[in-house]
Amino acid sequence: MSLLMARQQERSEETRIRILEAAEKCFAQKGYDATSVMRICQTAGLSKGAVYHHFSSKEDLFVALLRRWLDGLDAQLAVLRENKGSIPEGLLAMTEIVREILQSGERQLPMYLEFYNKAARDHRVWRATLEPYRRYREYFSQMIQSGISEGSMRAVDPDSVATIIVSLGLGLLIQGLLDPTGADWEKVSYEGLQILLQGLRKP
Amino acid sequence: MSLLMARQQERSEETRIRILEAAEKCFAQKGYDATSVMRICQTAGLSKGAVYHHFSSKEDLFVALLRRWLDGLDAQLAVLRENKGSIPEGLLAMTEIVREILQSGERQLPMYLEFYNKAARDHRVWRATLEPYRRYREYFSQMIQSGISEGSMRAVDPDSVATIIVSLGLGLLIQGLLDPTGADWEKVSYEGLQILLQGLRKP
Amino acid sequence: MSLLMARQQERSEETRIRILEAAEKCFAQKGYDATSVMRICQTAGLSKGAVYHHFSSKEDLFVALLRRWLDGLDAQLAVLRENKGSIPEGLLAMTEIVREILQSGERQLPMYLEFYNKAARDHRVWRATLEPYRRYREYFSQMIQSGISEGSMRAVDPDSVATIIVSLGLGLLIQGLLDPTGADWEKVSYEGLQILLQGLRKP
Amino acid sequence: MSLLMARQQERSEETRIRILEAAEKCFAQKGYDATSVMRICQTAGLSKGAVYHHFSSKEDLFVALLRRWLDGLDAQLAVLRENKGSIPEGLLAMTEIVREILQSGERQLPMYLEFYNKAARDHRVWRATLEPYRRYREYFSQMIQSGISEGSMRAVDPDSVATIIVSLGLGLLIQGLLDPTGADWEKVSYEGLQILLQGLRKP
DNA sequence: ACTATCGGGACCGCCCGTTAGT
DNA sequence: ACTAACGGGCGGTCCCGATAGT
Repeated sequence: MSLLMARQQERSEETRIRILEAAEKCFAQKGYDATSVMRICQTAGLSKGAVYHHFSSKEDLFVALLRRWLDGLDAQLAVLRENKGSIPEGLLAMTEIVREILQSGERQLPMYLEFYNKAARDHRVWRATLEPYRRYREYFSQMIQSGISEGSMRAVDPDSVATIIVSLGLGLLIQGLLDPTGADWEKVSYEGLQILLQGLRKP
Repeated sequence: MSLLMARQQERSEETRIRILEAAEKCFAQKGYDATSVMRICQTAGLSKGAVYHHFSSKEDLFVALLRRWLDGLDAQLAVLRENKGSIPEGLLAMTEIVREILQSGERQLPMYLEFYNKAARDHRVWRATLEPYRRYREYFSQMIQSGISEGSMRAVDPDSVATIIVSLGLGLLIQGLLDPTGADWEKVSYEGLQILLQGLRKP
Repeated sequence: MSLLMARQQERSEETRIRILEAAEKCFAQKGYDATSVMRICQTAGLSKGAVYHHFSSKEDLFVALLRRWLDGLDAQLAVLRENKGSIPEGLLAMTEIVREILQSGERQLPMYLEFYNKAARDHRVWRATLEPYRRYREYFSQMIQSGISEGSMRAVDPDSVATIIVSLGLGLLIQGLLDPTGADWEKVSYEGLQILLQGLRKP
Repeated sequence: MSLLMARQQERSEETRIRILEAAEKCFAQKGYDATSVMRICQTAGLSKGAVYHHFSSKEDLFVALLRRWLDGLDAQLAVLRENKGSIPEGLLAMTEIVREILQSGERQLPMYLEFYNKAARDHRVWRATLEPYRRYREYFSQMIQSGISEGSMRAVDPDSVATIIVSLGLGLLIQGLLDPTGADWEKVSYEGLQILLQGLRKP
C-alpha cells in the first residue's frame, strides 16, 4: 500500500514538473502576463484542473518557478566554493560560469527579466530575487578578504570590491543575453576581471 | 492662418505629452500589462478617444515612451562629450551620472525593466534598447583610445575595456535601482572605476 | 463510466442548443452586427464563458447556425423525395413548402437575409448558402426529366426549367417574407406553378 | 455673387456625390456595419467633418444611398414603359434588363442585400425597398390586362401573374448575382418567360 | 466648407479560477 | 488525480458623433 502511494506520489510529482517546465517555456516565450494558464495546460498536455490541483494560482506557479531557479543558483554557488588555488586564480576561473550561463541563456533570459520585473512590484519576489546577489557578494567579499590576508591583494574594502565584481558580472550577463553576438562576452569578462585584479595588486 | 493653426497644434502637442507622462507614471507603477489604457486616460484626465487619436495602440504608446527615453539618453551622452580634462579624470567624473540616474530612479526603474522585458520579445524594442549600449561602448572606446594615445593608459583593447565599463555601470545601476539601500552605490561605482583605472595604468 | 460521462455530454449538448437558439432569436431580431454576444448570453441565461467554451467566436456561432439551417433544408428535401404520384402533381404538392416556410418565416427571414448578406462577403458562408440551391435545382431537374420520360411534358432543357422553378420559389419567398400581406402568396405560388406546367404541356 | 454661390453649391454638390460614391463602394465591399464612417472619409479623401456636414448621420447617408438607388430603378421602369409591340413581345424584350443588371451587378449586389437586410428591421427602409416591387407588379399587371384585352392571352388574374413575373425575375436576379457562373442566367430568364407565356396562351 | 481634436461608450475576445463530474 | 463546463469580469480597440478651430 505504501508502495502504491509512492507510485502515485511519483506520478503526481512528475505532473508537477511537467507543469513547471511548460510554464517556464511559456513564460520565457511570451512573458508572464501574455501567457494564459490555458496555454500552459496545452503545452503540458493537461487540463486546467490539473494545474489548479498542483498550484493554487498562476502567481503561485510563478513563485514556484522562481524558487526553482534560486535553488539552481545555490547549487552553482556551492560548486564554486569548492574551487582551490590562489584567490586571483579562483576568481579568474569563475568567468567560466559566465560562459555557461550565456550558453544556456537564450532560453532563460526572458525569465530572468520576468523575475526582475515582478520584483520591482511584488515584495515577495523582490526579496527572493535579491537574495542571491547578497549571497554572491558575501561570497566574493570573503574571497577578497582572504586575498588581502594571504597578501596577494592590497588592502581595500572587501564589500565594495565584491559588489563591483558582482555588478560587472551582472552587467555582462544581461548584455550578453540580450545581444549574444554583440561582443565576445567570454573574452571580455575574462579581461575585465584581469584588469580589476591588476588594479587590486599591491603596489 | 499658420499662426492660428499653431495654436491648435500646440494644444495637441501638450495633450500628447500629457498622455506620455501619464503612461510613464502608470507603467512604472503597475507595469505595462497591469496598466489599462483606461487608467492612463484617467491619469491624464483625457478620454480614450484622445489617446487613440494620438497613438494607434497601447503598444505604440509604449514605443513612443521608449523613444523618448532614448532621446534623453542621447542628450546625456551629448553633455558628457563636452567634458574636459585628462581621460581618467573624465571617466571618474562620469560616475556622477550613475548617481543622477539612481536618484531619479525610483520612478524610472520599472520602466527600464519593462523595456528590457519587452526587448526580449519584440524585435523593434530590442533594437532600440540595445542601440544606446552600442553608442556608449563606442564613446568609451574612443576615450580609452585617447587615453592610450596620450600615454595615461597601457595598451589594451579599447573595445573590450569600453564594454567592461558599460557592463559595470549597467550592473551597478540595476542593482542600485532594485536595492537602493543595499550598498552605497555611488561610492562603489567610484571605487570600481578607480580600481579599473588602476589596472589600466602603465606598469 | 461511459454512461455517466454521457450525462455530462448531454448537458453540454443542451447548453449548446440553448446558445444556438438564443443566437438565432437575437440575430433574427436585431441582425448579426447589432447583436452583442452579451445579449445572446442573457437570452440563453448563460455566461460568456459558456458561450466561448462552445463556440470559438461570434462568427463561428453564426456559421454553426447556418449549418443547422442547411441541415433542416436537407431534411425537408428528403421528405419531398418520397412523394408519389405523377410529376406535375408532385410539383404542385410542393407549393406546400412555400406555405410552411412563409408561416414560420417571420422568425427566420432576417436570418436568411443575414446569411445572404454574409455570403456576399464571406466565401465559406457563400459556399454553404449556395449549396442548397444547386441541390434543389438538381432535384427538380430529375423530376422534369422523369416528366418528359413519362410523357406528361414536352421536351425541354430540364436544367433550365429546374432553375426557373427554384427562381420562382425564391422570388416568392423573399417577397412573401418581406411583405407578408402584400399578396396571397400561397395562392400565387400555386397559380405560378400551374401556369408553368401549362406551358410545359405537350402541344 | 449668385454666380459665386452657384460655384460653391456646385462644389458642395460634388463633394456630396463623392461621399455617396465612397459610401456605396465601402458598404458594398464590407457591409453597412463593418464600414466605419472614417473609412468612407478616407475613401472619399475627406475628413469626418465634411461627411457630417453633408449628412446628419451614418444612417442618413445610407438612406440617401437607398433613395438614389430607387431613383435609378424608376428611371429604368420609365424606359420600359416606352416599349412598343405586342404584349408578349414586350415582355420577352424585358429579359434584357435582367442581363443589364447582372452585368453591372457584381458591384451592387451587396448593397441590395444590405437594403433588404435593413428593410427587415427599419420601417423607413422597408417601405422604400418594397415600393419598387409594388410598382413593377402594377406595371406588369397592366400589361397582362392589355394582353387579355387584345386577345393574346387567356383570362387570368393579372395581379397574380404580375406577381409571378416579378418573383421569377427577383429569384433569377438574386441567384444570378450570388452565383454568376452557376447558370446561363440570361438564357434561363428568357426561357422562363417563354414557358410562362406559353402557359398563358389561349387554349 | 472643411479639419483636427476629443468625448463617451460599447463590443468581442479572453482569461483566471471554481465546481460538478469521472 | 484529472477533466470538462461554466461564471464573472475586464481590457484593448474602435466607432460615432460633437466641438473648437481655420
